[in-house]
Amino acid sequence: MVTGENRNRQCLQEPFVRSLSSYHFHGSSSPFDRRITCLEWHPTHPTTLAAATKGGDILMLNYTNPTKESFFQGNGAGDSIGGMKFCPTDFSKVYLASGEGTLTLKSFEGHPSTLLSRTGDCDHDYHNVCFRFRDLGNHQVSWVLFGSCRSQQRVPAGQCQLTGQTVTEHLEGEPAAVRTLLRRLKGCLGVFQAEAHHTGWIFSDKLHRAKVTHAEFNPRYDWLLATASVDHTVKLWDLRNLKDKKSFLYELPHEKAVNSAYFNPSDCSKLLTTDQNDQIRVYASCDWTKPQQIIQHPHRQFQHLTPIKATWHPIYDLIVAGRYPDDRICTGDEKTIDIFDSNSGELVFQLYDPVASGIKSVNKFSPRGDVIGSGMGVTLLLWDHDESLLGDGQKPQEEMPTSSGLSRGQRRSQQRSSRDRKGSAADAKLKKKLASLEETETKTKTGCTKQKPAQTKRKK
DNA sequence: AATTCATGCTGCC
DNA sequence: TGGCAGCCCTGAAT
Repeated sequence: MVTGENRNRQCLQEPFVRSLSSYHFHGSSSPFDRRITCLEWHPTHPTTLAAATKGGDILMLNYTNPTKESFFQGNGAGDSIGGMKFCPTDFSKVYLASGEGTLTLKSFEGHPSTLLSRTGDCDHDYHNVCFRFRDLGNHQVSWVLFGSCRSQQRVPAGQCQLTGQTVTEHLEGEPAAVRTLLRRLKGCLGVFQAEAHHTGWIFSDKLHRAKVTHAEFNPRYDWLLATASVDHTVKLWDLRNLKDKKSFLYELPHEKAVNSAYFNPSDCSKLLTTDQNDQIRVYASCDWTKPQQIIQHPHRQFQHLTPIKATWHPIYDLIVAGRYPDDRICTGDEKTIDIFDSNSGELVFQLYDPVASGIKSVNKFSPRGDVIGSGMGVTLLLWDHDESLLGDGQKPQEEMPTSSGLSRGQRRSQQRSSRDRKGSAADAKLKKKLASLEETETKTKTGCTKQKPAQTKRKK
């Protein structure tokens, strides 16, 4: 099982983990008026990333080049972005799944957006939609969207009703693969719809007993689909044999609702799940029936926090997750970004900077694995070590204010007039933050406890 | 310093 | 199975 390639990776992982101690807060940007829900790194450009929010705002940012920044304002309440992916055939575009029940292809270069799918009329206000991409080869891509409709009544609450839809995009030519898939799916999924540029199916059956929070294809075996749900389970499905809600391959029961289930990018044989309380689990394909690792990690659910999802490092067997301190689990914690070794389950490093003191719900390593992008409330953060980003390595934190600052003023006033939110205080605050960063920067390194329960740290 | 707002999950009827 | 009260208890603006 341990291939040469694996061994190599493991040898390199150790120096990488050591290098984490030189990581620190690089900068922040907060042009948003609602919490960040999604963060995606550009597939090839190492300093470009996109972030999306609960209000449908989208930001594409190249933090080394402030002029290369695009911001798009969403529709506000309800336009929550549940999933975002760069278009695999054109990196200047992203796919967006919105709580309004739409799937759109959005261009960052001024081209008009394409509406690919809209969930049917169902007397519900919101759809919490998430989606995942699947590559069918031959220029064919397929998306699976899942959503829970929220009934109208009062704004909060509501029973969740799951809908699912597969959208296959006809990118080019006459797609034999699409027809095959169509034949496969048509028989087992309820309503069939066909439109000009896509084909969609609505599942007639619920796949879970409650909201589906996350769905993901295995990058290697594209028929393998993982779904996570608030019904306390993760389910693995074979898309080729999807008949009804009982036709899952495996059901992975959890103690609490589950926020996410990610396959590991290095060999796609493991599944990383994050529940809504204190467990991060690692499952391995050799035995899906029980977790290989249960890591205790406080990240409980709270209504006004973006759900915390642990994610993989692109190369090494490492996991990143934001900590939401919980005295019932461990006292004296800071709101750190934690990095675990997925094989041993050990906490190998914690990132923390008092300048960015909130809970970092969303954390993702860049494709090269040398930068971490974080979503802390409405603020986008970056963590790295000096050398990787800026030639002089002198005052890297100055880079971010410029990069986001240029258009932020205009943008904010736009937002304010349209929605009357997000006052200028944010700007001042950010400036204050960044000013104070200069003093605190040296403290950063020592501010991170390297050992497990971080007991030594005083609370507040 | 105190208040308001945004709006998810669970258990019970 | 659907509706709703009660609870989880942050972060930013006012």
